[in-house]
Amino acid sequence: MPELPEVETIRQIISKDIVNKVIDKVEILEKKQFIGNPKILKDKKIVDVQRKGKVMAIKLDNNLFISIHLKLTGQLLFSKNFPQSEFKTQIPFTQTNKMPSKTTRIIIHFKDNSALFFNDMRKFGWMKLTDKIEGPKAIDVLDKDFTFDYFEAKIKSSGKPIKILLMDQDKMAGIGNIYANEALFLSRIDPRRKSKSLNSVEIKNLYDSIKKTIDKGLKYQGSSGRDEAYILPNGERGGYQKHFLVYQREGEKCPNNCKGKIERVKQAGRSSFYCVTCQK
DNA sequence: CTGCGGTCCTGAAGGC
DNA sequence: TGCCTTCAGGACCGCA
Repeated sequence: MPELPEVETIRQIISKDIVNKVIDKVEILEKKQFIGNPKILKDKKIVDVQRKGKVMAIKLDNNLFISIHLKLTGQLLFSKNFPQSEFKTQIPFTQTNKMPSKTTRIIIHFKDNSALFFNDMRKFGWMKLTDKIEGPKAIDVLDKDFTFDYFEAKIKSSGKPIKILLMDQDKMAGIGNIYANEALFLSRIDPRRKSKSLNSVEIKNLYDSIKKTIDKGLKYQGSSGRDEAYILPNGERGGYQKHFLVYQREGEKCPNNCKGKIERVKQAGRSSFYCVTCQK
């Protein structure tokens, strides 16, 4: 679920929460979601929290990284005071959006009794402990190296539908289904168009629209959709869902007042929302 | 190279 | 009330 603005929002918040904290113990409740040996984390200090695309990485003082991918339903939640003994006494939990809950898969306990919870209903997400960030190799959309020239070259060399290309993490990192739909609407481009078929004006429009859309997502601290999968590390919701222009608005009239209707089509198994009239 | 469908999982929502 | 289908913000793998 979380895309760049959601992951970046979480990164900024937990960075303030956990940098300089020392790990006491890592409690793994769903074994397959933690790759690596958690025992070597004892007494390690957190020095930074970084991000590449949708992958977050907690950097430790021995130059190892805990890379984290939240996939569709992952959450990171921070509790200032959560002694290790409390977890078992609080099961079973009924709430899914409080910490911890029945979807808690991994808990990182710190020396000062605070804790970081990794919740994930669908169990698609993971944590990996390695010596580097286990993220995408392509340039991140917020990176200064994500230039117009770079973007244009990627677009012009692909025959894929433009929506699929925007979400391709090997081409550019960070964009998922929501922001791809919204950016294409802003630039009035049909999501099914072949990337190669876009002219330079359209590509420039799309480039600017991506920046606008991502910035807006960050401004509202990401989008907490109907299933509430994404929440902030303190349990609160993001606000961007109130500002969706086309995403999840099938059947509604176009926000451009063009008299068109928003329709939904499937592309590579995912829903694309677009205005039939003004997206060409 | 492309596109497609199945897969990892769980739960909510909607149709009948 | 209950049963069945569809859907979900990601990404990988195998196949044609």
